[in-house]
Amino acid sequence: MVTAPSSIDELMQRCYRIAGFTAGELAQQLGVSLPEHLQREKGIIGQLLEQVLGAESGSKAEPDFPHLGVELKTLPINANATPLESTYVCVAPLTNVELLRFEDSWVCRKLAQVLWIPVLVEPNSTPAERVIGQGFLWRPSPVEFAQLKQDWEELMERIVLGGLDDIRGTHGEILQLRPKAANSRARTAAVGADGAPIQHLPRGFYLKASFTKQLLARAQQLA
DNA sequence: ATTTGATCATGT
DNA sequence: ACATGATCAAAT
Repeated sequence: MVTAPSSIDELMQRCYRIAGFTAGELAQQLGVSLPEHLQREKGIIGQLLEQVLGAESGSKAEPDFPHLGVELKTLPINANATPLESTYVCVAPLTNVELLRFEDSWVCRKLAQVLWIPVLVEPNSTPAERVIGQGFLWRPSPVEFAQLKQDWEELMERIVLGGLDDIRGTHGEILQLRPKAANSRARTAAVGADGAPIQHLPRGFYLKASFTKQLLARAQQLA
């Protein structure tokens, strides 16, 4: 059990100390084991880093470090520093959505300050062999904020107008809306085009990998 | 049921 | 080859 960091400085110091270790080494220090593959426990690396760094919000709809206002995200990358996956941000509200402003949205709150931890994934390697990279703190620049806001507003407008069936991952420059559910038969409350309540496949906001690649490249330039 | 942590695996 | 759509487990 690692205590919560009392400051962002302390959090970053912990990041510097774990950079270069493998996930297997960190797991061993905590006395936990990692699976041979991630087909089932897909989020285990992220949860390992939460433990190592002292995050405590668990599955609650809060930033990982509530008192610091910092969200923790692992970023799986290849040897060329290219992200292997998009990054999940949060679920998309499908009801009571008309008056929501971007500044009050979960997307805006979660992405206000993100601690990115790149994790090197070699082809055909096991989870334990993944190498923890140098974490970096990100706050959206004015341009990035405007991009996020524009994408969010476009996607939310589609939700409000009831075009849920027509929303696909291709919409949005850096932020996209994709299914986020146990399976394609899952249903949650939503609002139809005529304003009537309907049931619909839950969706989540994701950052496209092309965007997180830019974040990483910029951080490595500064380093 | 929902949100967290994400990656899997199919379609294009 | 790549992104989109689909899926898995734990916590609450």
